[in-house]
Amino acid sequence: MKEYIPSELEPRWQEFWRQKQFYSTRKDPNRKKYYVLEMFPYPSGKLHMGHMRVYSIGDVLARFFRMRGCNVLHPMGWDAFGLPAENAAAQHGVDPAEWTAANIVAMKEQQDALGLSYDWEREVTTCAPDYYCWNQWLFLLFYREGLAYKRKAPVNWCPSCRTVLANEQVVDGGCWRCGSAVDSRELEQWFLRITDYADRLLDDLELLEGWPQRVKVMQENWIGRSEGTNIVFTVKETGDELKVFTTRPDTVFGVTYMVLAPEHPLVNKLIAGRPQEEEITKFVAQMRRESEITRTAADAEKVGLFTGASAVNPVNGEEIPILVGNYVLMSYGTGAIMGVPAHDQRDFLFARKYNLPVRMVVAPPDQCPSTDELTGAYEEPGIMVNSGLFDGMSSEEAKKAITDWLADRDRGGGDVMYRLRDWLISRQRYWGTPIPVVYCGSCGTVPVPEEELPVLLPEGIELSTLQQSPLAECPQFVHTSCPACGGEARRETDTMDTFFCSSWYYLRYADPRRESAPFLKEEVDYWLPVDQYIGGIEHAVLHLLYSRFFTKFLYDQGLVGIQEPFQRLLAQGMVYKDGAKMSKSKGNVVTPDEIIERYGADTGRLFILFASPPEKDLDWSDQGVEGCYRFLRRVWRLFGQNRELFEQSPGGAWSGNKEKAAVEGAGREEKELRRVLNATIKRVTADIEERYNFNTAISAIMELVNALYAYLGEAGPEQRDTHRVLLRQSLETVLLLLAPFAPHICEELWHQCGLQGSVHQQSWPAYDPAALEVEEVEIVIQVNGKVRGRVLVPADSSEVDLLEAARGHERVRPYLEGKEILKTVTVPRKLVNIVAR
RNA sequence: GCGAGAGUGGCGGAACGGCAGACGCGCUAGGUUCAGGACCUAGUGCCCGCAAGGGUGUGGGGGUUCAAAUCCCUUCUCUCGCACCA
Repeated sequence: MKEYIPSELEPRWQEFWRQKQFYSTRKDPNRKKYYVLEMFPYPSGKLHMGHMRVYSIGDVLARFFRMRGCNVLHPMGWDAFGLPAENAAAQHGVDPAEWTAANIVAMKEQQDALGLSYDWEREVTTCAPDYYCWNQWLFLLFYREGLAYKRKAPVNWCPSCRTVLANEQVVDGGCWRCGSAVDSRELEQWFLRITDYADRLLDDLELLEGWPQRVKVMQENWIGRSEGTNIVFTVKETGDELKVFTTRPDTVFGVTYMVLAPEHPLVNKLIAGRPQEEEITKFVAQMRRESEITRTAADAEKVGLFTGASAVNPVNGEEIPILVGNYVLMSYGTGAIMGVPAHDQRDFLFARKYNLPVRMVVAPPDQCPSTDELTGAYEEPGIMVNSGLFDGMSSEEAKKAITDWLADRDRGGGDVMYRLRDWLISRQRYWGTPIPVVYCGSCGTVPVPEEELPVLLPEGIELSTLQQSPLAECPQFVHTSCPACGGEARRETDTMDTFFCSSWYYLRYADPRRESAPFLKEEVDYWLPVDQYIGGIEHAVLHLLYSRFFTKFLYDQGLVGIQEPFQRLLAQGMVYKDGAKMSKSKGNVVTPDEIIERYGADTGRLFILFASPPEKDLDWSDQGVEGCYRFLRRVWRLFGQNRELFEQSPGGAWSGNKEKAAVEGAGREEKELRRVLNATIKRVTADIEERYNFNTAISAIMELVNALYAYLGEAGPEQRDTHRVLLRQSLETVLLLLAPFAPHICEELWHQCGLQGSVHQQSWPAYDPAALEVEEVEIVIQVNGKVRGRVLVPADSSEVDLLEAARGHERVRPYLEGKEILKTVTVPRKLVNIVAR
């Protein structure tokens, strides 16, 4: 018997699959398609366990659905623009393009060593001009539709990456990539108007039944829709309008002050020439220096300064003081709030601190405490008081009534606010897609005409000494002629956020080599949506939100027929070791390379899938890996020890149901083996297809192997020969069921057994329901809910028979003696419960 | 504070409201082997017991039910997301 040497056989089969082009995919309208996709990686050059996990999950599904007869699209590509390439260039003087290309080669080798069944003919690389050309084309489409615009605004700036970041890319006040504290800069930048799609992005979350709830909640939170009312106050001294947004218009009679954000445009005008001017100017300048993050930290002290100016409340004409406060954000709502201390806890505390009046205007339904008894704000609904003609209304009714009243007098009206901001896509970096825009002295901002695309990234840029956007220091790139008038012009020197690239790559896979368009609609309409998308939770509101936005936009443009790109989403858990995330500093890193070298890809894949359900975190265990290696060797020996089963009938390969194991002459052991075999097929199929519980699928295969060992250990040579067909069918089924998980060893054994074709091109086995039937079942006998005995009975026993067997059971009888039987419950084929007292 | 998810042996994890702990790891004993970290067999939640057996057990407390890890209420702990969002 040959030894199991993964390092010898795995590369051999990888080469075999490649040469036979098993995994290249063609459109075929007659077959059911299945599109399984793992988030494409940044080509860092090094595959880590997180990669290995996500690819292993995807590959099981791809291989399984192929065997199920689906036309499977399973592509891979590279999210190849981004900072690491540029940093490598700055530090080591290498060309970002070459650096990236070398990493892709290295990483692809590692992926291939895992035996992943990708259609490499559809490989997509975002830094290639034939890809980013379509980024530019799509940008121009956004621009044409008014959804891409340039605006000067305070933006997040990462000093370490020397570029701006979108709101989504700031995590806990730091850069999502490098963690450096982000600060604020006022810059003119390109934005995509994702806020136009806020409602649809929110509402359509309901359509995403195959998405984890937590991802949907995160997107919902991020979009942060809130319905309320705009109310226009008037500045008494200047006559300026001062608009606020509130979700509690019913409390407008309780407003006792107003607070403006330090950046509010009216601040300077209000304080001009007043005694407070100097103090407030200083305060505003200080606030501008502090990031929004530190200013709005939960433990930050609320500070307010009186401007000396006052506002007139539109509902009752009252004059109230206007303050400037650190806790009011210019980026949300109107940058101004009304203070209602009686009905908002934060306002209540603020009013106490600054001795501002508190006036109750919504009374609790059953009592009427006076304002000075209040120890906190009353935030619940109630009955309107001190509110003029709205007195006596319920506060809920009053919300609408007051909003209508304001709208009738042109002093406000209903409005909706979102936390979601427009997506800032400019980046002051080199290694990205150039934004295809030209600035002309006489024509202004001019989009580069489609036929001039792509605007190529210039090569040979000196990246080590950059102070600003590297392209800006590249005269041959900057100087151009205006596409409109032909005069002198300069190019936009910012590049696009790499999330732009990844927002539509899954569409490009459907038609990756198209030169006349990003893709043909008919190709996309066949393959999309992605049936199963797999990736990390960290993209819950980045990539996944942007991609949904792109899809909806492209749908509106008639370019795709789908409104949601990803039918089902699996957010796979992280890989830990010794209770901590794998990291160099902790010294607990295990790489796919070393696992492949020592145990083979099959063992690594099997372990990673067996150790935990895919959506849960996984704790790496070297001993667990050993266990999986042991199991594969056990499978190997099972075939080595039973080679004669396959040798005795040349050419008689059992496949599917062609040759059914004979039932006649089968004894108890054979029937049991046949039952286990069919039950395993049923179990594994459901576990992969319906539940995505690969760990229990694998354990079921282990049980089948155990059952085969047990049977073969008992049976003599004659018995084996008599039941050769059943045994062969069982062994072949092990290979078929295991093939998606451990593709190499199964292929090797398939061929060693002289079976036809490739194991990966067989049909998935079907189970025979009749084989699951058993003649006898063991039923549990309970007395008062406690198990007191078990008994074997014919499977079709009636309730009366069951009860009789239960009562007569020698272990059970003592528990019934001298007692009255109050009730009996029988569950056919399962149990009898006797309630006695 | 709001929202989502999760608490089961020494460990990873299984269990349509119906035998808790499948499968694997680890451990114990025995076998096999020149030897082993290979392989085979048996055992392995906890407590009492030589055993048969009994008791107990799914974070805590309550409830529904003949029957609860599973359903309901309550509470604690952990993880994640959001958070002066007006």
